[in-house]
Amino acid sequence: MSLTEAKQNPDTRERILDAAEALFVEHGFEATTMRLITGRAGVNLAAINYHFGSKEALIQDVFRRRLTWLNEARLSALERFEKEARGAPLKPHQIVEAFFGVSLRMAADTEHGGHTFMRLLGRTYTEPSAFVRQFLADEYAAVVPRFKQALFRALPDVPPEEILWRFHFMLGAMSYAIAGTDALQLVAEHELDEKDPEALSRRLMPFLLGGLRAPLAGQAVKAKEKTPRKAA
Amino acid sequence: MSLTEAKQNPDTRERILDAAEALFVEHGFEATTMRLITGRAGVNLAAINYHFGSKEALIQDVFRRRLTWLNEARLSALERFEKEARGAPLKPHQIVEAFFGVSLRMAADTEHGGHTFMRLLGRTYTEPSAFVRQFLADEYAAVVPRFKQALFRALPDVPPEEILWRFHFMLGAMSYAIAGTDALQLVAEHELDEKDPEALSRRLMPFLLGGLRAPLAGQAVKAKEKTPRKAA
DNA sequence: GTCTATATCATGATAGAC
DNA sequence: GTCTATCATGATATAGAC
Repeated sequence: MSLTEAKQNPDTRERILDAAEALFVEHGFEATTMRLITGRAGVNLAAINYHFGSKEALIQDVFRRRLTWLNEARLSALERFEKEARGAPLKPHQIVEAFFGVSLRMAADTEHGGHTFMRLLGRTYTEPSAFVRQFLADEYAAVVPRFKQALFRALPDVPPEEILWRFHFMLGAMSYAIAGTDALQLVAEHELDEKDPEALSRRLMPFLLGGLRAPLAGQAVKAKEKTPRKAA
Repeated sequence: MSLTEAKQNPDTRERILDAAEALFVEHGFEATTMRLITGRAGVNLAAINYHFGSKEALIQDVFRRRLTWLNEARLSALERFEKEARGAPLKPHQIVEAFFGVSLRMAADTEHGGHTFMRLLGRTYTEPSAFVRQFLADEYAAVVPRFKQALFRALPDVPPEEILWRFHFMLGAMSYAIAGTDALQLVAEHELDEKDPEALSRRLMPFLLGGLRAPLAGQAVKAKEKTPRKAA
């Protein structure tokens, strides 16, 4: 420890971020008080205002810490597929993989907090607080248009508006899937095998693809004789 | 007006319920103060405690007012299909219609508050507050097992555990679909034609069915040698 | 950088006049 | 049943000693 920097406890910031992240998932933003956060982090009450300025700024930093990376990973996954495709439209399963697969992999990381964060993120999509919503919109501004374009090209027969809705539906399904234990107990009284995070991906991805490529409302017949959609 | 009941303003209760419902959707439970509620309802601050006893009791009454009816409607729709089927397993689309179709029809009712309530309900599935979660679990206790059984019978080739997950995914997709304007703005910068509520049903139901009946993970092309699969 | 102590404010709830 | 006035509590945020 040098004399100039009196950083006695260099990870105070991180401890606060970790504690806040976990508590926000558990109790929501409003119900999570600064006393709760600093208590769990084992730091002083005043530390939040010193390190972040305000509770609101802390919330934003909790997101920024991981969301920036996540969206970059989503984009680079998409770009990797696009490079492979050499200008041809991507397959739907590739786009879904780039966006949701990357998310699920982050959610599978229980060691470094990725799981907790993804639960928080899913919960926050429906968070009505104005400044959080605005913040999310900014963070997604670079990512969403790219995926929209890719989906439009991949599914030229589906009206763009329909694709946007289905993208939205997929977001909802994933968020609930990750929120997991909380909401799932409504439908399953006993614990499901949430232990294996890889399993969630194997369960969710087929569901998403099935929904994304489902026949449109008007054109579905009794799809018995019809050949089932080929799964890529 | 009789002399015995001094109900000067018989709809004060309802006015409070309406205001609370709308504000809970907009700001969440914690952030919605009793002053906000009584202010919007145009009643006195003390009225909530007089009529409901506490804020917590008010929250429960907001749900009870509509959720009881909703779940009865879901059940009777299911029973109508089961009567028609005469002991044969239902079609998946019938089960989805009974549960989600009924919900969407309620969400389509913008006149009498059904829309607002369904948004609140969707938002609340991920609500972490303990007493709300317990309350929801109780309200769903009579409904969920019936739908689970119907799905198990309708999809004998799909492992029950998988069906529960897909039920869960469907709940998530629907909740987001109804939450609508809030979360959707992430993916669609402009307003979609949310005006027509019937349109949502035409969009969501195919998606749900497509996901519910999607081929299982190992089953499609990437054949794991592990499980013998039957033709789709 | 960290702590104690505190300022300031908003909350849920209640007592009591009308 | 409705209102005003108020209590006790707990919130965010800050000042100032160390």
